[in-house]
Order: sequence, then C-alpha cells, then structure tokens
Amino acid sequence: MARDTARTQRPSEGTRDRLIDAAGTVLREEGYAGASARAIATSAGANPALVFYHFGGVDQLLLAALDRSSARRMELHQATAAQATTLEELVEAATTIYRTDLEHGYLAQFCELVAAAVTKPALRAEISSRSEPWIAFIEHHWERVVGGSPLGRLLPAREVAFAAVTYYLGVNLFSVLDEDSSRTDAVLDLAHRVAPRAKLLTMRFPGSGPSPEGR
Amino acid sequence: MARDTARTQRPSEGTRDRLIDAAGTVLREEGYAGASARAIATSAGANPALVFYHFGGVDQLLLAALDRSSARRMELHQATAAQATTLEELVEAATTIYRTDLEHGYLAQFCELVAAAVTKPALRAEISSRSEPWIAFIEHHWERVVGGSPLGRLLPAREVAFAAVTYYLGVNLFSVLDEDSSRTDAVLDLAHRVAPRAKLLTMRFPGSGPSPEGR
Amino acid sequence: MARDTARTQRPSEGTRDRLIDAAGTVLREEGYAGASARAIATSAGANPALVFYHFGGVDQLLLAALDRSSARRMELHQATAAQATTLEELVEAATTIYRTDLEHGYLAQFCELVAAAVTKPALRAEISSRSEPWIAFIEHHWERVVGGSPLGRLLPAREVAFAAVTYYLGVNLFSVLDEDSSRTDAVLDLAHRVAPRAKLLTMRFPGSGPSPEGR
Amino acid sequence: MARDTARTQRPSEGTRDRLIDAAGTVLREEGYAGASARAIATSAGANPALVFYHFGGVDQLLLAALDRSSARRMELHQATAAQATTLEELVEAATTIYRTDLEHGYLAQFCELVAAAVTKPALRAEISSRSEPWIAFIEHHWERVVGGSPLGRLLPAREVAFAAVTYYLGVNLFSVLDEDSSRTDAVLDLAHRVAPRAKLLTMRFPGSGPSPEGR
DNA sequence: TATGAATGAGTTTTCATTCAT
DNA sequence: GATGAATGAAAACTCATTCAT
Repeated sequence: MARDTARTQRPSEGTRDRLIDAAGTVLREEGYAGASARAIATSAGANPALVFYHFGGVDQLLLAALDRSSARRMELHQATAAQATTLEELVEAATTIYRTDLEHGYLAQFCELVAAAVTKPALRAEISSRSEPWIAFIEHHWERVVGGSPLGRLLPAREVAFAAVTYYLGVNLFSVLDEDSSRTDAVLDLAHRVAPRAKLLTMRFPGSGPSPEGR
Repeated sequence: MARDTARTQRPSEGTRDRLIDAAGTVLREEGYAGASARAIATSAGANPALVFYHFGGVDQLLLAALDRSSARRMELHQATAAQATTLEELVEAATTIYRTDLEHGYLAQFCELVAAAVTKPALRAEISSRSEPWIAFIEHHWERVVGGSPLGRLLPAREVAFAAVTYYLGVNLFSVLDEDSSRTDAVLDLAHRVAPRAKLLTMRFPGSGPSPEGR
Repeated sequence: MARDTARTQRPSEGTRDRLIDAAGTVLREEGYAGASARAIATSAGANPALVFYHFGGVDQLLLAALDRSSARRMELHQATAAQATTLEELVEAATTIYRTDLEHGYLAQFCELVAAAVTKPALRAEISSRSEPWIAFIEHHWERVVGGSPLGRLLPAREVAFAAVTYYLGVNLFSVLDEDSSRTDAVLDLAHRVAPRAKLLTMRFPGSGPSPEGR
Repeated sequence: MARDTARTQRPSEGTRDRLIDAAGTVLREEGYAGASARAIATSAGANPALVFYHFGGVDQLLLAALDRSSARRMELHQATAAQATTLEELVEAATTIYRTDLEHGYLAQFCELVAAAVTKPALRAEISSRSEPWIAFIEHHWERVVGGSPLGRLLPAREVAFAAVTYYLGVNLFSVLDEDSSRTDAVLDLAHRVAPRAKLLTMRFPGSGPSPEGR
C-alpha cells in the first residue's frame, strides 16, 4: 500500500516525505482529532493544500504514514521474532516488540488510527486490511515455534494470532487511557508468568508426535 | 450521574430520556464522529440546544448514555456471573456477557467512547474512571470462584481483571472493525478450549487448600 | 427611575432584591459581556426567567441595579459635597467621591454600563438620561461655592459640570483599562495642583470686578 | 500589524483590505456589539471565514482596523501639532485634531473598542498598549511648546498627556452617548477660554525662575 | 411568584477541499 | 510542484425569551 516513492525522486519529493513524517508525529502528539490538514502541514512546514495534492485527503495521508511505520516495524520485528525458538522466547520477543512499539510511538500512532476507524466507519476497511500482515506474521512464528506440539494443537496458529492482535489492541487502548502504565505492566507480567506453565504442562508427554522439545 | 427520574416525572422529563436513548442509538449507528448534538437531537425529536441545557455538552450526554447502559448491564451481568462456581462456568458466563453486550449494542456504544477517548485526550479520565467498577466486578468473581486455589495464586484477581478488560476492549475493537465476526468467535473459542486445561492442570493436586473442584 | 419597591413588600420581594444586587456584582466582576440572565440569576440563587418576569429583560435589570447604587451614591456624595465651601475643598470632595466610588465598585458598575451603551446603541438614551442628575449635582455645588466669583464667570457651572462628568468618565475608563492605577493617581494629582493656583489667581481681588489678574 | 501590502498585490489581497475597511465601518455604524464576523464580511462582500483566515478572529480584525486608522491619524495629526508654537495654538491644534477625528469617524471607532475592552477584559491589554503612542505624542508636543516654562513645571508633560487622553476618552464617550453635540462643544469651549488665562499668567515673567507669582 | 423546559436565532470557529496562479 | 485565497458546510455552544404549570 505504501507506494514506492524511492524511484521517482522529484526535486521536492522531500515535501511528500516531510508530510508523511509530520502526519505520524501529529497523530501521536495531538491525537486523530488534532490531526487536521493544517496541523500536519504546519508541522511539516508545508502548505495544507499539498496534503490533497499528494495524498488526496487527510485520512489517506495518515494511512500512508501508518504504512511507512508498518514497513519499518515489520522489518525490525521480523528480526526479533526470528530468534525465538521456544515458547518462552516467543513471549519474550512479543514483550520486546510491544515495548519497542511503545517507545517509538508506533503503538500510539496505530492506536489512534484504530480508534479513529471505530469512530468513523469509513476508515474501518482500510485499518482492517492493514492488520492482515501482522496476523500472518504472528501465525508464522507461532507455527514455527509451537507447531506440531500438543500446545500447537490446543491453540491453532490462526486463532492465537487473532488473540494476540486483539490483546495487543486492548493493551494499547489501556495504555493510552491510563496515564500510569502499571496496569499495562501487570498485564504483560501475566503472560510471562503463564508461559512457563504452559510450556511445562503441555509438553510433558513428548511421546506422542513430533514435539520439538523431544530432542 | 443518572438521577432517579422515575418519581418526579415532569411533563418532558421524557425529553431527557429520549435524548439519552437517542445518544446511545446514534453512537452505535453513526459512530462517535457522527454523534453531533444535532444528529442526536434530531433522532430524539428534540431541539439541539436541549443537549446543552440538560447535559451541558455533547460528551456529557454521551457519558450519561453510557452510564445508563452500564447500570443496566451491571445489574444484568451481576446475576449471570453470580451463578458461576467453577472456572469453566466463569468462562461460560464471560462469553454470555460478551454476547449479550454485543447483541444489545452496549459493546459498540462503550467501544465508540473508548475510541473517542483515545482520539480526544479530554475524554480519557472520564472513560478510565468508568472502567473501574467493571474491574472490581471481575476481580470479585474471580476471587470468589478461583481464589485460594493454585490457579488463583498463579493469576491474582486484580491482574486477571486487568487482562480481562483489556481483552474485552481488544475484542470489541476487532468486532467493530471486522464486519464479519468470525475472528471474534475464534478468539472466544480459544478461551473455552483453554479453560478446561487450566482447570485440569492447575488444580490437579488439591491437597493444599480448599480447592473448589475437590468436591 | 428606581421604582419604589418598599411598599408592596410581597413575601419574596427578596428575590427582586437579590437579583438587583447580583446584577451589580456580576456587572462589576464579569463585565457587561458576562452579565447574562443566567449568570445573574445563578449568582442570585434564582431562576433566570425571573429576570424577565420582574424586570422585563437583562438590560432593564442592569439599569435597575444602576439606579439602586445611584440612589445610594447620591445620598452619600451629597453629604460630602455639601461640606465644601472653597474651591480647594470642592476639589477635595471630588477626589473623595471618586475614591469612594472606586472602592465601592460603583465606578466599575457605572463604567460597564456606559461602555455597554457605546457598544449597543439601544442603551444610549437610558444611560444618557441617567447622567443628568449628576450634572445637576455638580452644577449645584459649583454654583454654590464658586458662583459669583470671577472664576465662576470664567467657568460657568453647566460647562464645568459637563467637563467634570466627562473627565470622570475618562478617568473611569482609564482605571479599568490600566490595571495599575498610577496614571489615574497622576491625573487626580493634577487637579490638586491646579486648584490652589486657580484659587489664588482668580480670587485674589474679590472686590475688584472684571479681571482677576488685575489687568 | 498592517504588513506592507502594496507591493505583492495578489489578486485578492484586496479582500484583506476590504475586510479592514468594512470592520471600521461596521464598528462605527453598528457598534462593537453589532460587529460580528458575519456582519463585517457581508459589508465587505466576503466570506465570514476569511475573517479567521486572514486575521485569526474578529477582535484581531477590529484591532487591525484600529491600527490602520491610527497610522493615518498619527501622520495627519503630527503635521497639525507640529505647527503649534504657543499654548493657545496647541489648544487650537488639539481642537482641530478632535474635530477631525470626530468627522472621520476615527473617534467613534476608537471609542467602540475602548468600550468593548471595558466590557470584555481580554481586550484591555491590547487597547491599553495602543494608547501609548498617543500619550507619547502629546508628551512630546507639550514638552516642545511649554517645556521649561513655569507652566511646564506646574504641569509636567507626562501627566498632561494622561489628562489629555483621559479627557479625550471622556469626551468621546459623551459624544457617543449624546446624539446632540452641544455638550461636547461646551466642553471644548472651556478649554479655549482657559488657555489664554493660563498662558498669560504662567508665562508673563520668563526671566524669573521658579514661580510665576513672584512668590 | 416561581420554575423547569423549550425554542430559535445567532455567535465564533474549524475543516476539508478547490482553484487560479 | 507549490501557494495563498477562497468557500460552504458544519460544529459546539450561548442567549434572550416564552410558556405551561
């Protein structure tokens, strides 16, 4: 969805870029309600009309900004997740991903758009389709790490992916609503405490099937 | 917030009522972005200025509507949850609650306001404080059903409550974004599949304490 | 202009009273722009509709409040001015009057309405007619103290009265615009410095007829 | 505030201009209370939103209009005052200035804003600061004409300037409140009658140092 | 006398969007 | 590509005022 803008690098292709970055920044700092064409353009040092000239509208620009950060995140997180080979490492990776997103503001940016989509039905399809790659991402790594094990049979990849994204969204919302992040931390802690149990318990009888730990 | 309006039923105390109901309806059907004073008033067959006269503002009206449905839900769900005495029944009750909320549109209504709060920082505190009773609600029933058991020690009530509300929010968002509810259903199924395992595995050695399943 | 409200003292004639007082207070503290029927009624602990029931409108109420304080001031200031028998004492009395009005907030109240009248042509006649008694007041005391003297011939009472009221208004405005009152004080000081000169020069040769300067 | 608009005369730089002029006109004719964005825009044949686009708000536009006429007046009046070399000529100049302002409506325009500032505290600082140049103006000419003389010592420039502006404001108000200008004229006449006396008496013995009265 | 509800007009303000240049 | 001006729609909100009770 992020159109390749690298090749046709016109003289002030820079403006497009600056608008996209500014869109992300304003979205994070002022919320969707504050992300007007004028606010973004001002932050980018550009003319508001360019939002329409380049992107066709404010929402389209915001989506472009989401696409840009999604691409970066995907690359980043792919590397993180790839290193996990056990359930515990996977949970660890998930936590790392969450914290990274939080620190970089990606999370806030995404969250604002999800919230906006709820608020404004016209945006829903756009946001919905943009969550697909992430579901596939989780599916892939769950399958890779847990696939074939009893746990994998108990919890099929697709459903775990849904649950994870769902949870991720919920945590995001919470962290936005609650200034203090103690709740969020408590929720993340839970995952860490449960993971070892799940591993221990569901993988105890390796006899049956190609359990990865049977090695 | 919803004062007892039953007794002193002034001629058009009905208007207040109609506005509150219309606020819920419009919120569900048009989203927060579509819930302007005019839209709500039109739907209630009232003058838009009455939104300000009676409630002081659009957001206050929407919060009043939330409070009204929250009160109803709390009563309803309290009865549902009170019947659960095992973890499985608790999960069952949670599912029932969720489906009820979904069908009655309570869920969408709540969800719109949560999303609006993300979008509009000024609303955050209001929404945040309104989630407290629900956290207490979950805490109470978890403690009642699981408290004292090994599972209860592994998963303390407060954290479970956070996690549940978090999850509920995430599921809500998903169900709003995805017109088709297959994902949501898949996610709920997961809970049902995990619950028995959790029960089996964590409560197998009842020796210690008043485990409920030792019966 | 202040209708006699003492005789028909109905049970809650008190409300009328409270509205009048509240009108003065709100006018002083919030300015004419903030003196809405609702604001005044709230401050009086009364229903806004009573503003219309008792006075016919907001402006009429504000004028009634002005009339009330004018009556008080007239009584008060009459006593002050009556004691002056020389030009210097008259200037002294004027200063006392000004300071009293300032401290009691009468000045601010009057000033707000004058300003409102400028702003809102419909009020002009009302305010204009209410300055008449004060012009007569000044005329009277000037004539009494200075009349017949050379100074009195140089400066006829009516014109001095106009000048004084004019000046009074100007000083009011200034004192409202400038938070710090140093300018106002400087202006009042001028009067004190000029008065003795005027007295000295114009009254030195009382017997002598046409010219005070002995020309 | 009025940027040099002469050179880069964009197609409808004229609109800004027309708005400023219309603001002055409406202010004079309808009073501040009638000077809404819509009223001004209508009078200028422009879209009300342009008031905000170009000036940021109604008050800012009105202040811009004041600045424009202030600039014109300063130029005009500077020339008038510069010719005065005696006290009488100075009083004469002041009268000319006053009459010019009255005829051109500058006076009414200024007066409306002063009144509005009284009514609306937020405007006070803006108006207050805009009176500074005029105080300096008076100070300068008083010093130039009377400075060093006994009268100059009796009446220091700064205080005279305060008094003059104060008086000017008061007279303005009066002239606005009283449709008929006989009072205003009477007040101006006073000044003419007093001036020669003051001149005569205070400047008679130029060689003599401190006190004109030979004390 | 007093009240609460209701109304309609009007205000400021902001926005997405378009267009001529 | 970029700009500044312009537009029309819509929003939130306030107010004076009226009316039935």
